[in-house]
Amino acid sequence: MTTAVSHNSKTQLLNAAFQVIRAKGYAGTTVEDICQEAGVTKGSFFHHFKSKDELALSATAHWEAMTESFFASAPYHNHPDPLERLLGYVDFRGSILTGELPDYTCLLGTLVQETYATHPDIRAACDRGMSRHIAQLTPDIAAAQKRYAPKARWSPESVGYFIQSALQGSFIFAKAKQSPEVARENLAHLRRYLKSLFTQSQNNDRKEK
Amino acid sequence: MTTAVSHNSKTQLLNAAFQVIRAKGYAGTTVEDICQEAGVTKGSFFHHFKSKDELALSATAHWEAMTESFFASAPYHNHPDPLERLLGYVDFRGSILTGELPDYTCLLGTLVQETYATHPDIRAACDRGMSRHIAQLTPDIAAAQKRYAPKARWSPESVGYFIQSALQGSFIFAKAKQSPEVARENLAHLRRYLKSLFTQSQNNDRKEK
DNA sequence: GACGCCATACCGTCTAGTCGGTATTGTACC
DNA sequence: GGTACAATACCGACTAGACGGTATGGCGTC
Repeated sequence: MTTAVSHNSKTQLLNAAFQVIRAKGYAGTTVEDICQEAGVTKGSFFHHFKSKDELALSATAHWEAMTESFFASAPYHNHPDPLERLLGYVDFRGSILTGELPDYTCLLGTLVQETYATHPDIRAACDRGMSRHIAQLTPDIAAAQKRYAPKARWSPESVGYFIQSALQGSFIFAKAKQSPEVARENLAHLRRYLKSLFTQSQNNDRKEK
Repeated sequence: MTTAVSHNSKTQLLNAAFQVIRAKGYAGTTVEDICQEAGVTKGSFFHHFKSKDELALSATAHWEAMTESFFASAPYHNHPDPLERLLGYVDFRGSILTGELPDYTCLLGTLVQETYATHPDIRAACDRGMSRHIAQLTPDIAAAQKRYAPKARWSPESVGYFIQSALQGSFIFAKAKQSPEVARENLAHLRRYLKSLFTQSQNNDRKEK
């Protein structure tokens, strides 16, 4: 009796793709790299996916589903206050910076970086996945804005993009320095910024520039 | 009489590498891609560089030199006030978001993303280059801190890393969305954060979290 | 016995790097 | 200022290997 976990070599391949692509990039990853990591052969690979590019698309879809439920079940949603939920999200992002680099960096950010000009469909899939994650965040930002900074000029979406940009950039520096330390310090700055956005509202509705 | 510009095919190759690698990534770029962009042949390429990896190292060094002098001669240095110089830097970064994506994105960020685990020397070169750029920025941040937020807890270096992380992340979203618009909005958030860091100092020296 | 799943052997193409050779530029001497 | 010589720059065909993808066959389950 093969277990429900191991019998699905398609899932094994997708999970292997997560790890290897995040470590070596998309073009730098060979189909056999993924097969080896997954413990299957190329026959199995091309049985489940008709090309390497199709695997990438499946991987982004799988990633989207995984992360959506992962963050949906995170503890910070329990806070009654939307600002606390938002800050809880930031803290949660800090708390998961453990293990090796390929364990906590973002597949979509890695993928889009090197495929945006050559693989339009992969680029679009990454865009969709990242935007969806931000859309999960936006309601809390909007609620916090309504409650604490109703006159502010910035849009909740733009704050979501800023948070994600800081995270993606943090991953780049984590890779450069082989350590999540910079990422942690960046999250502290991010936290401070968010707090300032929602406290001194007179700082936010003055005309910019 | 060949001009001083065109006779140097090594420089042509380096500039071509900037463009092609930023568009297609390092592993996705072939030596012939670069040769074609530079208008030279592979014979010439391997006359100047003994391998593709060596080209990458030369390119990072050339990039570092180019950007250093580019930013050193930017107008914002003329402000007498360090905070104005810092905000001038942020605005300047916004003003150069023109042309196509490979024209304004960062070679080092692109490179390190896909080589950090497989090419230790390239990773180290990117780390050095990015840290050097931050080091150019740090004196102004430190001076502004001394003048406007002497009791603040954060380090000038960490602010420099935060700025660069926001920029690098902005490039990822610019690629995903094929537009620098998100980057521009992120710079507005960044500007607002920096202003808040240097104004209400009582917000900054309270103990965090 | 048909079908889903997977393994192995194999193929064609693409690519980094090589190599023998040619052009161009610089230099020293007359 | 012309000539001999040397060094550097450049060219393009070729090679060995890697890689994405295919063809075929086995094996368990219904």
